[in-house]
Amino acid sequence: MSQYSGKRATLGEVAVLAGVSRSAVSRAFTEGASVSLKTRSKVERAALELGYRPNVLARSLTTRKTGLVGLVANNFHNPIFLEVFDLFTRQLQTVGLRPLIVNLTEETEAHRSVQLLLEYQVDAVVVASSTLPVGFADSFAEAGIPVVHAFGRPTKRRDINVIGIDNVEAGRLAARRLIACGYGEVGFLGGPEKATSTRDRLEGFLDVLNDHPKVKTRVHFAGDYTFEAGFDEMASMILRGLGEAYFCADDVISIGAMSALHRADYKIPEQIGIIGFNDMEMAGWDNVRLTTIRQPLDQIIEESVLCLEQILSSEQSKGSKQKLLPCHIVERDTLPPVS
Amino acid sequence: MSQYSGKRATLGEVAVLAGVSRSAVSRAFTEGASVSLKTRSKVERAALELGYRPNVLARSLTTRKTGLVGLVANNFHNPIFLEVFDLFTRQLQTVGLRPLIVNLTEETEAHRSVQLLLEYQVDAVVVASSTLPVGFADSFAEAGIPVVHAFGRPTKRRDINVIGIDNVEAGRLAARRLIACGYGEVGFLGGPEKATSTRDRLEGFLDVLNDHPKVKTRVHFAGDYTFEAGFDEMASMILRGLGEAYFCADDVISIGAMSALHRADYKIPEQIGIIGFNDMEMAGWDNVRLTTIRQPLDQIIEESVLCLEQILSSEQSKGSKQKLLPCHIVERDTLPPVS
DNA sequence: TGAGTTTTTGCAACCGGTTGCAAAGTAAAA
DNA sequence: TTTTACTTTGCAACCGGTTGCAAAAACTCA
Repeated sequence: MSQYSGKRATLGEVAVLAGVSRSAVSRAFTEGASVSLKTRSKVERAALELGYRPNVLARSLTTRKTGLVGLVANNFHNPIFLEVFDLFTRQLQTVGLRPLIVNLTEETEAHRSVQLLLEYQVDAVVVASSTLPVGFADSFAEAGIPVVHAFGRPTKRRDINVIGIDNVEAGRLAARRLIACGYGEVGFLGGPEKATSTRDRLEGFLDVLNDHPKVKTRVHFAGDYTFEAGFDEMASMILRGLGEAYFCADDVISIGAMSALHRADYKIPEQIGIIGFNDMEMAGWDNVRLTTIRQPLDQIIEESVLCLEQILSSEQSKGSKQKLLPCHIVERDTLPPVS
Repeated sequence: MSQYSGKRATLGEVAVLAGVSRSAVSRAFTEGASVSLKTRSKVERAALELGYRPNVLARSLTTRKTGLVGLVANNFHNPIFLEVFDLFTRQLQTVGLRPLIVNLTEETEAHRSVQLLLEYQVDAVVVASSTLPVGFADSFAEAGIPVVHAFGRPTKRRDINVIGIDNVEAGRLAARRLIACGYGEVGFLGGPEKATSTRDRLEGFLDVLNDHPKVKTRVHFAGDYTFEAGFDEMASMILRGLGEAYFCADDVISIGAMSALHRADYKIPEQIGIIGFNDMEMAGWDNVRLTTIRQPLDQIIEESVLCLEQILSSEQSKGSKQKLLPCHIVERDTLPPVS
C-alpha cells in the first residue's frame, strides 16, 4: 500500500526493492520502452508497495516536455468565461496537459507572464481572449513558445495559431437580421472601443448598413464588458433618444441594457429589439430569453486543443493555423420574428 | 537582448559568458545568497544578453519547492465560482504561487487527481468546494500533501485546514429572517441532498423552526445547483401548492425558482418571499435584486491563501486551522422588510 | 549444440539547477 | 607587516529522473 508520510519514494528506492537497475524502473514507467514482462511486474509490485509515482518535473528535465500549458486570460468577470474555462480545463485534461493559469490584470503584465511561463517551461500557451491589445500574443511567439490564440483575430505571423470566429461577418449577420425586421433606425452597442472584437463586429455591422442608406445608424460603446456598463450606457442613451433596435456586442451588456429599458418601461421586443452576442448559458434562461449570436465555443476550444496537440507532437510547426468558425443566430424572444 | 529561438539559455552558458562558476550564477539568482556586487553584475549582464531565466522546475529538484499549488474544484457551472476563481488566481499570483487547476468531473476522479498532483510535486492543494462528498479532502492529506479546504466543513483531522462559513448558522440566519417577516409557512429549497453545505444549511434552518412550532415548514431539493433545477423544482412545487416564503440554498437556484414563479404570475415579494445564498454578482443586478445571504468570499480566499503561506513557510504545520467566518444578509427586493 | 538475431539489461553520462565544504580573497585588528 | 575574522568563490556531489551504448540474456534455426 502507499505510504502516507511526507517523503515520497524515488526511482532509486523502487529499484533496490525490486532488485533491478534504475534504468529498468524508468523504462517500466515509460510507454513503449523495452522491458520484459518479468521485470515490469517486479517493478510494479515494488512501486505499489512504496506508493511510488514518477516525478514529472524531474522527467521533464531530460524529455523537454512538461505537459504544462499556460492558459492566459483576462476575462474573469464575464460569465461566458466560465464556460470557456470549464471546456478548456477538461479538454486539456483529457489529452494529458495541465493548465497553468495566468490571470491578466494589468496591461503591463504581458512581459511578466511571458517570463513566468518560460520559467515554468510550459510546452505551449493558449491565450483565450478577444479583448487583448493587438499583438499581445506576439510576445509569447517571440520568446519561442508555441502559441494558439483562441478567440483571436487572424494575423500574418506564421508563428501564431488563431482559432476563433469571423467577428466582421458576425457584425454583418446582426445587421442583416435587424434589417430583415424592417427597422428604420438601428444601433450598435459595443464593449470598450479598443477591443479588437468590438471593432471588428462594428466594421461588419456598418458594412452592411452602408448598403442600406435609408436605415439610420447609431454607434455607442459601453466602457466595459459588464452588466453595469450596459445598464449605464443604455440609461444615458434613453435620455438622448433611442433607435428601434440594438446589436449589443456581448450578452452581459445586452442584459444590462435590457434591464435599463425595462426600468424605463420599454417593452422588448415590441418597442425595442435587442440582439446579443455569445449565447452564454444565462441567455437561454426563462427570464431572459435573449436572441443572440452564438459563437461555437466548444468547437473553438476543441480545435484549439487539437492544434496544441499537433504542435506538441510534430515538433515542427510547419506554418500556422488560422481558422475562423461560423457563428449563427439563436432565435429567442428579444427580436420580432423576420416577416 | 533576449534571444528569440526555441533553445533557452542555461546556467552554464551564462557562467562561461560571465567568466564565473556555475555556482556563482546560481547564487546571483538566489535571494540572500553570498555574492559580491561585482560578480552579481557580471552575471546579470550576461544573463540579460542571453535572455536567461532560471528553470524553476530544475530548481525545485533540489529545493523541494515548486511554487505549484493544486486548485481542485467541481463547480465550474456556478457563476459564483467565477468570482472564487478570479480571487484565487490573483491572490496566489501575488504570493508567487501558481495554480494548477483540476476540474473534477467524475466521483471516481478523487484518486486520480491525487496522483496527478503528486506527480507534479505541488507544494500544497486547495480544495475549493462545498459540495464534495464528505472526506474528499482527506485523500490529499493522506498522501502527505498539505491541504486547505476552502468552503469546507470543519473536521477533526489535524492535517486538514478548513476556511469557510458556518452553514448551520447561515441556515438559522435565514430562518430567523423569514420568521421576522411573520410568515406562517416557509420552505427550504436546497441543492442536491448529499452536498454537505445543503445538509448543514437545512439543519440550521430546521433548528430555528423547531422553536417556532406554529410555523409550518416544507423541505425540497433541487437536483442540481443550476437555474433549470431551481426552475423545475419550483414549477412542480407550484402545482402541489406553495408556502409563503422560501430559503433557496443557492442564488442560481433562487433565480430559477423566481423565474418559475414569475411565469406562474406570482409576485415577489408580495405573494412569495425568497431569500437566496451566496450573493453572486448577478444577485445585485437591477433586474434581479435578490435578497440573499452573503458569504465573505474575499475573506475566505484571503485567509486560505494566508494559511497556505504559513504552511509553506513554517515547514511544520503545528495543528490545523479551522476557521469559520460569519455571513450576513444582504437586503434587496425579494423579501418584505422586517416589520 | 552452436552460431546468429533479437530482446533485455545495467552502466554512466546527462538534463539544469543547488549547496556543503574547503580554499582563496579581503578587510580589520594587532 | 602579520594575524585573525569574515566574505566570496569554485569544486564536486546531489536532486530524480532518461537514454545511448555495449554487454548479457533469451530466442531461432540449423
